[in-house]
Amino acid sequence: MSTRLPLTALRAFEAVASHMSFATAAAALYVSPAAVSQQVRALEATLGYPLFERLGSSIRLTAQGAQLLPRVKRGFDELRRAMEEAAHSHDATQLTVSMLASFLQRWLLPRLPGFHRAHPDIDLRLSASNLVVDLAGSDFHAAIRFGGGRWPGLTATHLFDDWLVPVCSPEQLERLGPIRSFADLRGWTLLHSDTEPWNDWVRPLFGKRCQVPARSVLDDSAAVAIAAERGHGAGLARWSLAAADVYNGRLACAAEWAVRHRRSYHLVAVPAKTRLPAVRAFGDWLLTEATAFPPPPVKLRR
Amino acid sequence: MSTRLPLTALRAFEAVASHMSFATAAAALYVSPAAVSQQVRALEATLGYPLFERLGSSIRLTAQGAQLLPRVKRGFDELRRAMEEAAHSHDATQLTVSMLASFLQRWLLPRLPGFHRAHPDIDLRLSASNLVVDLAGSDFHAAIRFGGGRWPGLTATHLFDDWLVPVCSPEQLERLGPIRSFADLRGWTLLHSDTEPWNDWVRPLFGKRCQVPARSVLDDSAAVAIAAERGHGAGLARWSLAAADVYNGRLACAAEWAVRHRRSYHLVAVPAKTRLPAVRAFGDWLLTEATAFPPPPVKLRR
DNA sequence: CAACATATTAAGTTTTTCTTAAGATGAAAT
DNA sequence: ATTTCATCTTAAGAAAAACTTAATATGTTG
Repeated sequence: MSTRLPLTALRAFEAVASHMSFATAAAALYVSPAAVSQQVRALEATLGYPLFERLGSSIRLTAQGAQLLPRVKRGFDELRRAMEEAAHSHDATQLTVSMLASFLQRWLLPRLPGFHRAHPDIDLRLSASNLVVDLAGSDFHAAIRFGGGRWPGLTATHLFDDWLVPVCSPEQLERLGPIRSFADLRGWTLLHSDTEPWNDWVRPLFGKRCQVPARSVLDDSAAVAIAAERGHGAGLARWSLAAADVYNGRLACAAEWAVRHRRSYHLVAVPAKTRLPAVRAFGDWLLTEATAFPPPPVKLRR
Repeated sequence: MSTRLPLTALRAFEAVASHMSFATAAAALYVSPAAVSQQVRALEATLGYPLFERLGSSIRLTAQGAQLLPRVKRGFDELRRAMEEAAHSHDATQLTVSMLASFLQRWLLPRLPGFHRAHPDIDLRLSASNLVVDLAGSDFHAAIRFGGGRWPGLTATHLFDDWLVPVCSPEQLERLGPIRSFADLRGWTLLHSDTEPWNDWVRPLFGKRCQVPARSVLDDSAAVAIAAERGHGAGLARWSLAAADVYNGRLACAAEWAVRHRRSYHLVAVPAKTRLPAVRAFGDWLLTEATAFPPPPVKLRR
C-alpha cells in the first residue's frame, strides 16, 4: 500500500449511495451537504471518473459507482459490527470453539452437560468443521486439534493421547478369537482409514519387516468404526472415537495390544485469547475430563 | 448509528496489531509513532478498556484486542480491495453473471462458444446458483432469471418465453402414440416437477374441469427430463431445458400441444450496471440467440 | 415561467490529526 | 547495580483535513 485509504470520502460515498441523495446522506452523517459533496468529488478525482450522474435535482449511480458500492458497504458493515461487538465485549460470555465433527460427536458431546452444569454462565458455541480454521484471522476463541502439538503463533495445551485399537463386532471376536500375533491377522478382513493404516499398528508390535496390504480403505476414522460394528472386519480405530461403543458393547477390542497414536488432542488458541477466563475455564474442564478418560482396556505400547 | 465510526483510530489499531509495534505501524502509515499512540489511546478511551499490554519495550494484544482485530482487519481488507478494484475499473473487462444451473447447462453452455467468438475481449464468468443472489448487494453485474418480469429496483429485459411440453422416450411414443385428448393421458405415468405440475398443461387445453393427480413429483425440471428419457413415463418438461435432447433424439414430444409457461427468461441487472458495455453486449447477444431459438415443433397454446 | 428542491463552489472557520521534543518504562549489557 | 538501548507516551504547537456558511447553478414541478 503506497497511499492511504480515503476513509472519509468512502464513508461519504457509501452514505450518498445508500440514500441516493447528498442531502439526506449529509443529515445521516451530521454534516452539511457541502461537506459530503466535496468528499465525493475528491474520491471521484482520485479515481479519475464520476461515481454519480448529477441530474440537477436528482442523482443516480454510474456503472462504476454501482460496482464500487457493494464492496464499500461490506467493508463498513464489518467495521460497524466490529465496534458494536467491542462495545459489548464486557457482557459477552460467549465462547466459540472449532473442532472436528468426529471428536465433537463421539467424545465431547456426551460430556458436555457436565460443562454446562459447572459453568452455566458460559454460552459455549461449538463449530464442527473438517477445515482447519485460521484462529488468528477468525472470531473463534479456540479450537481443539489433533496433531503434533506445535502450531506456529498459537499456544497449545495437551489434552490427552490417542491409541490405535483394533476393533470388531463382539460376534466376530467370539468366532475368530483375539489377535495376539502377526499370523492371527490372516483370518481377518482389515478395515483401514485414510489417516490410520494398519501398518501403524503392526510395525510397532511385530517389527518393521511385517506389513499388511492396504485394502478397503475408508475415508475416515468414524466410518471404520461403523464398518467394524457391522461385522465387516477388524477396523483400526482411534480409541477416542471408539471408546463409547466399546463400553456399551457394540464394539469389542479385537487385539491384546493398543499402540499410541503419533498425534494427540490439544486445545489451541491465539496467545491473547488463551488468557480469557472462559477459555481457561473450558481448558481446565477439558483437562479434568481428559484425565478421567481411561486408555483402552488392553496392553499399551507407547 | 448515533456516533460515527472512529476510522482513523481503527486504522491505527489495525496497523499496530498487524505489526505488533507502534513504531513500524507508524512507518507503514507514514506518520510519527506519537500519532499512532494517540489514536490507539483514543480508541481505548472510547471503548473503556486497553487493547494492548504495554511491556516497556514490547507490546502484546489483550484478549479484547485479539477479539477486535479479525473483524477490523476484514473490514479494511474489503475497503482496500474495493479501492483496488475501483482503481483498475477501466481495464476490467470482466463480466460476472449468475443463473440457475439447469439453464446454464442445458441452454447457455452449448451456445457459449459463439459469444466468445463474437466478443473475445470480454472475460465472461458464469456462476450457477440455485439461490437468488442480491444483485444490488453483490459484485455480480447481472443475472438470468426465470420469472414474471418484475423485480423491484432492477431492470429486466425479456429474453424468451418458455413452453410446457410433454416429453417421453422415443420408444414409448412409438408404443403408446401421441397424446391428443384428455383420455389419452390414461395410459401414461405422469412425471411432475416441483414447479410445473401437469395440471398447468392439462387445464389450458382441456378446460378447468379436467385434472390429474400429482404423483411421482421430482424435485426439479431437469430431473423430470432425465426420468422421461429413461422411459419412466411422460414428463412435463420446460422446452428450454428439453430442446437439446429432443433435437438429438433422446427425447420425443409426447403430445400434439405445448402450453406457454407463465414465467419467462430475463436478463436482470441493477439499473446502473445495465448501461455497462459488457452487459449490453451480453444482453444483445443473448437476445439474438433467444430469437433464433425456435419454439417446440408442435401446436402452441399461448 | 416562476417557485422549488437539490447539488456545487468558494472562502473562511473549526476540528482533527500530526509533528516535534521531552519524558517514561522495561530489557539487555556492562 | 548502573548504564544503554529500544520502545512507547505525553504535551504543546503546527499542519492538514474536514466542515460551515453563503452564494450559485441546474434541473423539476405546479
